[in-house]
Amino acid sequence: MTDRPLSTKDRLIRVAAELFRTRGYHGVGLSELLSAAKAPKGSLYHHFPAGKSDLAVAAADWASDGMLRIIAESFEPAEDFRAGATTLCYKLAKLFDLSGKWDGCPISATLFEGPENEQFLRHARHLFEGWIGEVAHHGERFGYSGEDARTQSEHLFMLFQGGWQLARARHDSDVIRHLPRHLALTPPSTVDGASAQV
Amino acid sequence: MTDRPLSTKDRLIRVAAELFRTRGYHGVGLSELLSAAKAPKGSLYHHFPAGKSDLAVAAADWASDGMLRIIAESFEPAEDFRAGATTLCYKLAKLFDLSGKWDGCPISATLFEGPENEQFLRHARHLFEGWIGEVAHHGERFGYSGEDARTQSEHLFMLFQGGWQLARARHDSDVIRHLPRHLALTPPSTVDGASAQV
DNA sequence: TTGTGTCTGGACCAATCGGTCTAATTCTGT
DNA sequence: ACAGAATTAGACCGATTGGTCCAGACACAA
Repeated sequence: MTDRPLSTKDRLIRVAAELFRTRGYHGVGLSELLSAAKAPKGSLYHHFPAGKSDLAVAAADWASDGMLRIIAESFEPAEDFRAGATTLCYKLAKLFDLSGKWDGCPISATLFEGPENEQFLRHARHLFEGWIGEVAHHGERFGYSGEDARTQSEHLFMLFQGGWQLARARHDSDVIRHLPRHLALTPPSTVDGASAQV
Repeated sequence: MTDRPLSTKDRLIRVAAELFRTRGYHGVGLSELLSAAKAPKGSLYHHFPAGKSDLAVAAADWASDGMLRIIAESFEPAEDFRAGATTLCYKLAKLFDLSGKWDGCPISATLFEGPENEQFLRHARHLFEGWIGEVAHHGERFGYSGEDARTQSEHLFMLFQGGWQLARARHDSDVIRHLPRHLALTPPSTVDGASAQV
């Protein structure tokens, strides 16, 4: 919320994250990016020696960190896994609305079309696994076995990615909000249960 | 399979579909596209007066038709909805493997970043709803109520879109193959049942 | 054969692309 | 105040972008 004194580097990252998210890596030119960030070309190549691709990775990392934060904020105070997932979906739906019901997944849009993309793809995978791992961690915290937690987490991930695209095509975030309906309701089938600690 | 005598227009559409699918609308230049299709620039603008964007729409339509065909081929001979969905996922996983475990959804990649994209987005939505409608149709055929069929179909759509992205990041089509595990197993809860006709 | 419309081939265009480079400026610590 | 580093400013570059345009190669009908 306090946005005033933001370093040029941070401004570049934020602007890049937003632009790439809406129009994709190749869809954004440096000139547009720089003018949106009110930064000259020299700054870009000072902070990101490899230029556009460096910046894209940084932007994706920043976006990914934001997502991890939202996941944590959703699951930590939750009563059970389903409640956490529901909160998460609501938060993300709201975010989608705020962005103008227009954006795609920042990771896919930014990294799935990198120059000759093997590195980009690897990095995208790394970030995705981070999200899945974070959700799975909370799944275990709520009593799911490691394997079950991972299954649930991957399911939620795919639902969300798919829902995001459908929401984008429809200009309607309700799909995202209703995602938890599709989650299997099986409660943790553990024998020992010590999970309620907030 | 019989690819020899293919009109310039069709060659353009097929090549465009493939290139856009792997690198996105903005990631493919006309020069590359034309040389891959062995067509001169004049032909492009003869068959697609609006140029790149016209071609993109045609390519997306062609890809969408292919998907509709695969959906039909998967569900028509199936014994029930789940079997159809399973077949569909296997077919698509195989297709993904054949493409080099690299491609994204042809619709998203081609139409989600159109020039100033409202029209493109609307068209993408139209095609997506076509897929969902086709699957839902088979759901009803297998005894689900209209509403349930639609829910199931949307669920499958989102799973597939999300799974596709995960598979792409992982270079591994198993995610797609295992998608049906996440489908709710509730059998059609209809009272009247006349559905076994192949 | 000639005429007519469809299609192809590619030269050409302004605009933009991502990237390099250097001079000026601003920010440090002393 | 000063030196030295960090950062900014933007002119400049060759390559490529999507698009226009027209001459010629075709097809097929009369």
